[in-house]
Amino acid sequence: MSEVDQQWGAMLKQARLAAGLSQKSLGIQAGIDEFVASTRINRYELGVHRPDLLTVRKLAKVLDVPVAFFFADGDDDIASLLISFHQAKASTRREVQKLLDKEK
Amino acid sequence: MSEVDQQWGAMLKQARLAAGLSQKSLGIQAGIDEFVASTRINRYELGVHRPDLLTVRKLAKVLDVPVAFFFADGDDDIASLLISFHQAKASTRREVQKLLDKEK
DNA sequence: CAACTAAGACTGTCTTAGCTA
DNA sequence: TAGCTAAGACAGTCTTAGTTG
Repeated sequence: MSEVDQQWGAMLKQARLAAGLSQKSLGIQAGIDEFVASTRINRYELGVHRPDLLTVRKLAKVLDVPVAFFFADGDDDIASLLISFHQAKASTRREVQKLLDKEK
Repeated sequence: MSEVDQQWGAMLKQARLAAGLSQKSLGIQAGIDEFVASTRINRYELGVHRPDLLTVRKLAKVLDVPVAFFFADGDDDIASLLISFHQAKASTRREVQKLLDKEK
């Protein structure tokens, strides 16, 4: 139960609450057996256990966030960047990419 | 050794080669014992084993990429977005954030 | 030197069976 | 209902000791 794991769990919790889901229903929608869904999501959010990447991908899909969002690693700018970019129109994405390419 | 793990390893390898490091030297610089550094980085890159998040953070620091980069999950746009944003000046970052906020 | 591998030791997660607000 | 927890079963990683290109 390291500090990094707790940070990861906080990101999961943040996305879950934003989606208005319970720990149990999130787990079930991610394909976890209904009898263990609550326990597993709970352990993830508190940083006690760590899900494999396939589970992370399923959680991201249910919560409609990019997988990378969970790994912003304490950087709020990167977290919001990933959410905004994920929700942005294709035209806006291209503008963002152009802006960042110009610097190089 | 799932597909997602292989994808993760490919991102690590990409960043390592971009930095011009060997598997061994990357591991050592990330604080891994010199006698096991090569083995562990090798297992990570091929998707056989998965490092804990503290190790991931150290690897990201050595390779000068955001942790989230490793978790682009097959999305090239997100991968390059994270690298470019990481290297961008503060003023450019603010422009990007403004662009993405406008849409909301 | 650089990349890679098997296998036992070791460390983690998952399921079961609960409790608490 | 929702959030949470302990502990044995189970599945993973790490170290050792190498081989291969």
